[in-house]
Amino acid sequence: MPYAPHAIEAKWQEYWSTRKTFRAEVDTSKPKFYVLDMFPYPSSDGLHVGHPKGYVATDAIARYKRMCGVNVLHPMGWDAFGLPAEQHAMRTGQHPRDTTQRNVAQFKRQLRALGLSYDWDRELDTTDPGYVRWTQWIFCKLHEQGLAYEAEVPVNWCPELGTVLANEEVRDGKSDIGGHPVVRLPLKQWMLRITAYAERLLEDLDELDWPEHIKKMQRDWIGRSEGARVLFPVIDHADESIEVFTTRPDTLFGATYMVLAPEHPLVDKVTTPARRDAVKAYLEQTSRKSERVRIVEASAKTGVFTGAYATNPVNDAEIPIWIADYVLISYGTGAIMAVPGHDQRDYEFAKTFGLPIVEVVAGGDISREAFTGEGVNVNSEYLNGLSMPAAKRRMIEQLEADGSGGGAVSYKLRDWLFSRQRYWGEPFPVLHLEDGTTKLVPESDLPVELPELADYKPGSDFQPPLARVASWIETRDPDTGQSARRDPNTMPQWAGSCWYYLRFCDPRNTEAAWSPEAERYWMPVDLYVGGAEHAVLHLLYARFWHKVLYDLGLVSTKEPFQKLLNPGMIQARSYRYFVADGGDGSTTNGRFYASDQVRYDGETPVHRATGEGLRECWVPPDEVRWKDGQPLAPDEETVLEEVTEKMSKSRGNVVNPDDVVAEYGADAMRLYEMFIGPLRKAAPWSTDGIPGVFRFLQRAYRLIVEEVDAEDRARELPPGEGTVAQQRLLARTIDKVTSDLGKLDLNTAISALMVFVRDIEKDGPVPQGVAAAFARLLAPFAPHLAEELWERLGHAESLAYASWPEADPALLVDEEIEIAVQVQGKLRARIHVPAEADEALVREVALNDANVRRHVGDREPRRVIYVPGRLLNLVL
RNA sequence: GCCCAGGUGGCGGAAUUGGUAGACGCGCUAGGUUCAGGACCUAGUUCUCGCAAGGGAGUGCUGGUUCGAUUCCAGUCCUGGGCACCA
Repeated sequence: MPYAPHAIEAKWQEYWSTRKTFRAEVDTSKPKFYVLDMFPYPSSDGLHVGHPKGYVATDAIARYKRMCGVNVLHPMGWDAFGLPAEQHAMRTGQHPRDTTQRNVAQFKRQLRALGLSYDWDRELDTTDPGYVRWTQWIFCKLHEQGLAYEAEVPVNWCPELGTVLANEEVRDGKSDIGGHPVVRLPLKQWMLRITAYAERLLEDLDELDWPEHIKKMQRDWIGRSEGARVLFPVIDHADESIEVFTTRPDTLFGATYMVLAPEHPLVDKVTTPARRDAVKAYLEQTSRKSERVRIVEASAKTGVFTGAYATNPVNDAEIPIWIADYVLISYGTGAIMAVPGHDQRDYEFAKTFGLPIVEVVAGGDISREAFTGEGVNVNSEYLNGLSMPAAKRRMIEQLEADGSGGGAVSYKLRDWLFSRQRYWGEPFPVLHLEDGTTKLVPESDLPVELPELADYKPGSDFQPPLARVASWIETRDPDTGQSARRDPNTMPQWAGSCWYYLRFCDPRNTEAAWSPEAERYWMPVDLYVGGAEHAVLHLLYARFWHKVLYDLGLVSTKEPFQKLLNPGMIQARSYRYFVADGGDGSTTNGRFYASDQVRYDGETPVHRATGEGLRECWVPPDEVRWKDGQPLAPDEETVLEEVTEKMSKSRGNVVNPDDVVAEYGADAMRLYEMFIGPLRKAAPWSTDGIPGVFRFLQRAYRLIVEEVDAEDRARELPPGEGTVAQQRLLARTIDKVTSDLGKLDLNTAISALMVFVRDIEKDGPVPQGVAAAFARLLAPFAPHLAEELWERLGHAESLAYASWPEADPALLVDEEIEIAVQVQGKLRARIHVPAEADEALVREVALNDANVRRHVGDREPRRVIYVPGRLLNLVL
């Protein structure tokens, strides 16, 4: 009976599960390896083939490391708080817990079907009260350290989602999830003081083995810049100064006006009575503008004069104080000194409002534009003649001497907005007391659990649903008995994922979040694999929490994730055409348009010729009609545009791993995911490639098993190690697979295994020793078949801990080698010489080659380049 | 606009301390096997000229360095991703 993956896979999954083959225990006598996947949010859609790419890769590494005698921690769990379950609850009234549990069961079934070697005894779920307890406990630690505080801050409110969002969750004025509009408004919220760790979050990136572009994204997000802070006294307000941050203290003599952000606290104080109405009008106008509009209108500068003046501390010049929305309250001090000669934004503003522009750095033409490059200072008294770095240093010294400022560092990173107006998240373990103070819930009372709810809809006036549950909100302080209110907000989804990797070290501990012994043994995570979309969200937040825990002596490493790898997305092809948009999903004229007739006006497609609004339509890949190699739209005329992008329901191109497993088995699915291309690179899924890896598995099976009947049986393989050629092929395969595993080049490792299977029987059947080594090499990639072959070869125990084969170095050296012979840099022959041949011999053999002789003729080579063992180039 | 990554056959990809471009797989072609096959086996498959031996071109494009460039350098185009008034 031919290779039948389903029976084999079911058998070994059952075996691993009942024997707990992959259970991990602390064993200080062995080296450890902690290999972790970013745990998934269990959505109701289940897995698609994109998810397992990283999981299959880490599984191969985990299996390989175990066979190398390393103690491997390889856990999986669920990041199970989250918005979709709550939205589902709003629609159906179903408790998010029930939805979540159903989804988890689905995900787990799908993962198990792939034969991933997780230690399922360590499975965790962030919504489990036994987990929430410790998430809240860590929040308490943060609070005790003064790193959690409540503040009235301008927040990103998303009306559609009914909650606020962190800065990192907003892109282009829209929510990261769903793309809903976001508005700015002031609200009292929980904040985490991540800015206190900005410097260390930046510095410690250096020691991490992470992709450079991810480190760069974090560096850019933290956005450190060096400069100076300068105090500008406000005229007629003896006790007030405007503090600004600047990266260009060398241009201070060119500061001709100041600008406050509209939200700046001094706005009200300094505005003169005559200007009050104008200022008020401007503030109203800007507060109505959404962040998005402000970005779109970035080039058009608006502002209003306050009527007040400040003194430039370096030359006592009186300069006007303006208000403008191009200055952001959330960066630096919310106020700037404007140097229109040397800053493009200030230049545009000065031009718009007719403010003076002074050149203080020579080298540009400030009648045309701001000069932001380096040059020598002019019109700057004691800075004249200095270059930029020297002028900066000199200015900072002067400011310090005068007491009007000094060197300073500023960061773009802002404090982390940590509360959400949702139900399905961790409640804050705090009590708001009658007297207006806030205290933490005692550790012994944790976790604070969510109450049951009849209705999950968000409240009005930015109130979370929990605010409506009086029986839960209203409570008493257990210490003083005074009445107290619980906090109606919950933590963002990031909270649970900030420390799950620590809980995995000791997941069933009821006395502590983790034991120091387990943490010291398993941490740090040696290999962390997951999507690049978390570059500045999860990965920054988790590093922050980890550093706080480190400072408290609760963890032993400065950083949580030593090596990071981002698997490229698995994409899908989809096919697009356009129809006239009649709104409400209808078309107005029934015509089809191909992509070359369409241009984009912002995000809306319009017809090139008529400017008519169009709508995108998609044909699922398996419904496309092909004619003469061209994909056609349903009108059988319009040529479809092929687009490669991530899988999505709306495109109808999502592939479910269940279907692949059902048809070809888990091993073929795993193999294909790895064989499709380099792990780090995105690649389009194509069902056509799977039969190729399936055939490879069939051949591997037949190598060792005779397909005689329903049972089949192992071939009677000759004993021993086989011919020299077979031994060499095996040695080369071991060498290649081993080194590729080390580099995570799993696609080329599989290729080496394919070559082995193709060639090993060329001069006789596989000998037993060679077959046994092959089964072990196959194990990280196709573990079910590998176990089956191992068993058929007569082994009673699983090969999960069998020793990894080693290549005999002597067999890796060939007796005869091929040398490329070039004449004038062009390849003219390939010659074979003994491996130990010297240059003279190679040259002699080369010159005897007929084709080489033809090209050399009777000329004497002017120069001969010999690369030992590889190439000989004759230059005439 | 700025920053980062990447452009190699019909397709996914392999090969970079500069040294035989196209491993492996898909697809395709031919042959074998089979009652038959969308199964299996063998051979071939970058393009192009040639009966062949062999020649020419070729790693987005244009130049440069070199005996030799997919690899290094300069410029340029395209694709994907990130950031976007951060003073």
